[in-house]
This record gives sequence, structure tokens and C-alpha cells, in this order.
Amino acid sequence: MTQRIHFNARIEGVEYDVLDELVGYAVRRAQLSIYEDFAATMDGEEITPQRFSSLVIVENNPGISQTRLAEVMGIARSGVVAIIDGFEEKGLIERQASGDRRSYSLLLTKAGARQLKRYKQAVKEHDERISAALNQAEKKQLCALLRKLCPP
Amino acid sequence: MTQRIHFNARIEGVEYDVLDELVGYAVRRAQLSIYEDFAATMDGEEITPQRFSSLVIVENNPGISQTRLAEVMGIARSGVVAIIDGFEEKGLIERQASGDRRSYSLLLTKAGARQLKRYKQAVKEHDERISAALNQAEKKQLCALLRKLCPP
DNA sequence: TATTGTTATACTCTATAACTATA
DNA sequence: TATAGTTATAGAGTATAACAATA
Repeated sequence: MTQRIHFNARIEGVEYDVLDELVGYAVRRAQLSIYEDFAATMDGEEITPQRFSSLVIVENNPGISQTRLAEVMGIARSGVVAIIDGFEEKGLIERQASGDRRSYSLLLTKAGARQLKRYKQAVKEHDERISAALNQAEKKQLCALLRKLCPP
Repeated sequence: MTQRIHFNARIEGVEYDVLDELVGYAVRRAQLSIYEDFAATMDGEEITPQRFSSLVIVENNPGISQTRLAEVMGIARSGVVAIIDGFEEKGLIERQASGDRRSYSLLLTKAGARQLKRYKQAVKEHDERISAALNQAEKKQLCALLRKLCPP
């Protein structure tokens, strides 16, 4: 028998105790729900929140190096190699020579820009869906509060 | 050379474009920062947010089955086996016979209850640290807004 | 027939450390 | 000496599918 995996943030009859009082758990809960909708939205497409972010960062910071991208995403440099390898194979990102011959300048290809435009559209729709219970003011407020959780 | 991995939610001089407008990315950002502080807080202890949650759920829902726990945590049943195996080895959780001989009743041991009390204390301090920039009203508001992101 | 716990397996993500070529 | 990208490797987390025992 198959078991469909699904995160239900609050299950009837289950006592969550302290978890209900922790800001951290509230964020985690939301994140799991959001991730699930993202995955369902992008079903079939080989894209994850992580990979989507890296495309956006490369698009808006053309010529960025892999090490810098790793820093922005908060992962090890070796992880970026795999990500860029994947996008390069698909023809979405190219590694261009930079002034420093140790490093590359990452750039979106034309195909990459076209694909990202489609991804952005889908992600925006996903984002509106998951935040549909909030009005514009609440969304802004939520983002502002979340920003305060990130050390400056 | 070692490269210390660290997530910086916003890096000077980097253009984030649409990521700055997505509720989903705001949540993800916060989650990464929070996780980092959690890991630093619990350094040395063999505990993760996931494992901490399962201890809390077992404590407050004594006799819960593994399948039910999997459902609460939104992971596969096989994942729960590994988690409970680990806690059983440490003597924090025990599998007791239940009415249905196919399933176990999960219970915290005395040692488990003592250990969880310590974990709770540490997690609460961690949670207050990561949300130190918010006053009580803001925390409540944030949790309320986040709750609206989780499908009912 | 269906469900519970379990196992085997595979896949993804990730960090670490060592390597190379450049600086 | 230090840095950028790369590789090899290992560990964690996870899902899937099949199995035995039980319902």
C-alpha cells in the first residue's frame, strides 16, 4: 500500500503543548506547508526553492562567482558546483571567463532567462495561493516581522 | 582551508529581486536563520527540531502509535522507526504493547521526561533569542499570521 | 483485505577535506 | 600563502515498495 506523505500543520485531537508557543515552530510549520505547495506547483519541473533562488540571484547579479553565490545561499561551494552543473546541462546558465582565471562569471543564457520568466510566473501564483488568507497589509506585516527574525 | 557555512539572510550589494516580495521566501529565510541558531544552541546534543518535536508529541500524547506520529510530523512511517530507535537506544522513549498487537504505544521514560525538560528549557531560550527583536504582541501577531499560511 | 511496524534501497542535500590552477 | 572551482566521500533525511504479523 502506498502512503501519501503530507504535512498537516495541526491535527485534530493531537496535543502540541509548547510547540504552539514557539515562534520557531510556527515558522517551521508554515515552511513545511509552503514547501509542499511549491513542490505540487512545480510537479514535473526540475526546480526547487533553492534552485529557483539561485536562478534569480544569477539573473539579478550577472557575473556573480560561484563562491559568492554559495555565500548568498548559505551553502558550501561544492553544493553550488552541482547546482550550476545541472543548469549548464539544461542550457540555462553559462560559466563565462572572468578577469580572475580562477573563477567564473555566472550568467543566465537566453533560454535561461525565458525559463526563469516562466518559473517566476508559476512561483508568484504559488505564493499568492499560499498567502491567499492574507490581505496586502497583512502580507507586508508578516514579511516585516519575519525580517526581524533574521540577524542583521 | 575550512569554509564555515552560514546563512546570511541579506548580503550587502546583492540584488534579491522578486525574492524580496515572496512570502514563501521570507519564511524560508527566517527558517534558515532559526535553524542555524537552533543547531548552535544544541551543539553537542543529539537533537534536531524534528526530534525535539517528536519528544514533545509523545510526552503530550502518551501511547501514540508510530503511524500516528508519522502523520503528525508529516513524514513516512519508516522515518519514525529510525527516530524512535534512536530514542529507545538512549532510553528516552519506550515502545509498550498496545491493545492492537500490530502497534506500539509510545511513551516517554522517566529519563526521557527529565531530558525533555532540559531540552525544552534550552529551546525556549533559543526561541526567545531568535525572536528578541519582537515584543509579545508582535510575537502573537507573527504566529497568527503564520497560522493563516497553513491550510486548515 | 487492510493496517502496523519493519527492512532494504535509492535519492537528494549537504559538509568536509583534499586537490589543481591560479593569484 | 591564499583563493576559486572541483572532486571524492560520508552522513543525514527522506520516500518507496515489499514483507510478516495481526486485524
